[in-house]
Amino acid sequence: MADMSSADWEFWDTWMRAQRLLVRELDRGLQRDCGISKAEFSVLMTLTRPMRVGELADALGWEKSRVAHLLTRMENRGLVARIEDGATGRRTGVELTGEGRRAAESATRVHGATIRRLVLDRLAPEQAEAIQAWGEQLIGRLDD
Amino acid sequence: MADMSSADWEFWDTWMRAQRLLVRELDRGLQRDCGISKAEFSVLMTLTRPMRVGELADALGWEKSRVAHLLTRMENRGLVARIEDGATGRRTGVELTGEGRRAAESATRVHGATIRRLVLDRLAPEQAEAIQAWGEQLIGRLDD
DNA sequence: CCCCAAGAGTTGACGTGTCAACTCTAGCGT
DNA sequence: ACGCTAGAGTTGACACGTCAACTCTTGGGG
Repeated sequence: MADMSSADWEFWDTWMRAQRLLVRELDRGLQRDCGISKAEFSVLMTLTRPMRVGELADALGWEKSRVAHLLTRMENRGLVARIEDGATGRRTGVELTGEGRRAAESATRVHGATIRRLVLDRLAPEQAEAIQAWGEQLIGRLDD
Repeated sequence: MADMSSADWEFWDTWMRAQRLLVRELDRGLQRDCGISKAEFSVLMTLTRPMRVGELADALGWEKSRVAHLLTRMENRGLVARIEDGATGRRTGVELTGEGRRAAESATRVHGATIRRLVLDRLAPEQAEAIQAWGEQLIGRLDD
């Protein structure tokens, strides 16, 4: 297997740099306009109904502990609530609060507009297609 | 400006998910095989000669404070050393130690091979081109 | 019935990144 | 020479993600 050429390294460096800038910009916008992080946004989008923590983690493709930590922070800020089983008092799931639902709605619009402006409106159809194909290939290969 | 269609959201979700999986895989490999993080790798690659912290931060396109924190951790592990001005004793720069240089060399080979295997060898030429064009466009637009 | 193994969920420790506040020095104007 | 400001660098507080260890419940064997 051949080594990386300097063009290869440059390609890679460009790529990582662009990705970081993009994610940072999106995160900042979401934080500024809606007061939530990108990860919290994903949770708000996915938690459309009460569900168990593991179910949520699976749907997001995240690790349980990451979800647990994030839910704790979101619970403290009133965006989600844990569901308690009346009898045993043990926690069996999690759901959005009213405030969470409100944040989700406003963030969907604001964040969607930002993604469209920064990304989708700038990609030619064949670029978008090439990128989506790459993404699907990566997920298929790495998601085990 | 039109709202995001569900295909748009799916494109975005796929993209973020793939990106996260890829970065995680690369980070884990680097950590496992070379004992350093991806960010530390970038520093080792960039710090080819003694330089000031600000210069390093500019070269990487990172914020000063991020670089300062990372350098502190790397200094504690003996990968880099701060350069002291003999007279005033004040810190005027930073450089790789022998150990840092050694880590850089081995990581270049190992990490390069991983990138090639996970990314470059799987990209069709038109995919690579689309991605590079997107990356350059993003950097041009967001790097201010 | 009891034990214990498997699964769900949580927690703590740690490395990391961001923002804002801080220190220190150099350079400049008067 | 004095003081002030701009820039470089550091630090602290906090949010985040990962790993490993932990608790708690549940569902079988014996």
